[in-house]
Amino acid sequence: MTQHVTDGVRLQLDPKFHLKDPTTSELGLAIVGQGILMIDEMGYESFTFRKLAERIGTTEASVYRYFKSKHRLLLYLIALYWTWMEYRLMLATRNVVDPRERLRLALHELTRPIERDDLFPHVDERVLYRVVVAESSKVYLHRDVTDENRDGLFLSYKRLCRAVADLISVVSPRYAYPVALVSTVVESSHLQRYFAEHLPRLTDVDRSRTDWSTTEFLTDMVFRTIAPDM
Amino acid sequence: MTQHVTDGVRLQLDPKFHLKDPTTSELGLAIVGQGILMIDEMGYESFTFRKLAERIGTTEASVYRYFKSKHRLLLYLIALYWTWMEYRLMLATRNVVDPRERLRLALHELTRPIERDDLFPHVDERVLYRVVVAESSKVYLHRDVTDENRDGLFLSYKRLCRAVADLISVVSPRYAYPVALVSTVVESSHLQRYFAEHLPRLTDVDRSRTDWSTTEFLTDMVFRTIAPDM
DNA sequence: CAGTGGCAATAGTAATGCTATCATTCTGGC
DNA sequence: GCCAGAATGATAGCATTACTATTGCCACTG
Repeated sequence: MTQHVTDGVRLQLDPKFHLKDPTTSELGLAIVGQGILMIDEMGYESFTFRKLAERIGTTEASVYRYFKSKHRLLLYLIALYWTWMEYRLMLATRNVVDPRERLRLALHELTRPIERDDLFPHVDERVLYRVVVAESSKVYLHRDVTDENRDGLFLSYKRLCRAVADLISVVSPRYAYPVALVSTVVESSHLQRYFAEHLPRLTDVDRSRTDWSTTEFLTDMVFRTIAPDM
Repeated sequence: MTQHVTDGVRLQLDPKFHLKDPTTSELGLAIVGQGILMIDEMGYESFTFRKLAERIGTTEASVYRYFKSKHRLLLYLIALYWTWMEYRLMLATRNVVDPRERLRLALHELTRPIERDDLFPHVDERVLYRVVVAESSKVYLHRDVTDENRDGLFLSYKRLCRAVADLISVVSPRYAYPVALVSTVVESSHLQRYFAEHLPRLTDVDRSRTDWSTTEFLTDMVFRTIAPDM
């Protein structure tokens, strides 16, 4: 039987993302861990399985045994992030009963600058976050969205948006666009950070790693938007 | 001297986008016009200059005489859209003095469903809009953003956001994030339409071509967000 | 010790993005 | 109506890409 290589909390993704579960071997962990680093360094387009195999001292064919395509690896990484974020949201809001406060904490978690976290021993979450910011929209702005959606590859993202949208609906039951507002916030939090870094004239937030203005901008936007009619 | 092939209002883009101005020849117009159609049909990744050349009855080498890469062609198309949108915004808000009404009209123009417009005789604006919705983020989520930004290839987008942000600042001078709010609205308007079509559980807006809920959602969001403190 | 799973090694495919060269056709100015 | 130069076509080629197929070794396990 295959065995997990490390201990501790582990996020297991649906087998649809991979051909062979990368958490069950050193090679698999290296593919994921180094894959994140390389996509961050060179960008998704320039990243290839050939380069990855070379870097981790294996062969292209072996990488293809874990992920059937480069695009599936990216899907896996993004789903890993969403699943991790769902977990963080749950932690952040557990034991809080006031609906507004629950929503505030959720938005805080969703839009805050990411720090190192040791949930995945072989992954630096800050790097994963940079990959999500720069590459996540490429997983759905893609000709195969429909098929991949049917296969359930976006479920974690949809669950997450739904969960936060439900918090909004508790606070403001008559607000008509809770899901659209949440997906707008999520995508905007990524985009504003990307703009701050690369196209600063498209934002007012600044680019320091510890910047909270994105969080402030979006939290304020949500609470004002869902407020009952003036 | 080269001459324009058609008459009427014409949006001329900065020569940095192309090697040879595609508006100065039938071939150039075909490259742009059919390029838009093919990117819409098959998606940017599957689109190639080889296929385009075949479709318009020319050769790959001739296409490369107009655009030095497929990526530059996409940049050209997106800039064409932004420039066209700037023009539409100007038309929509001229002769209106009330700042709130100017802002409302601008947001309306920016987020409304696109109809056929005969500004470009060889381009169906609805198709160009679909290309913008599905592909525009690929022009900046790209390893060469920094260089391309330095070359001024995003100027029309930045000018547009700045112009609308200035309208916000007139209405609400103390609001701290006008530019971020505008870029959020612009990107969200594209994304919500894309989600409505492909990932409907990530939005509440519907996908009919004549749907106004995106406009309503975003206009409402902006006016509530910039309202003076309650 | 036989068999299984995991991996490396090698080779190959069709397609991609892009360049180079040279011949042909078209155009405008005299 | 001719000629220079521009625009285009035709063809070839390049390195790289994403991905597949096959084979055989080695370690562990039953």
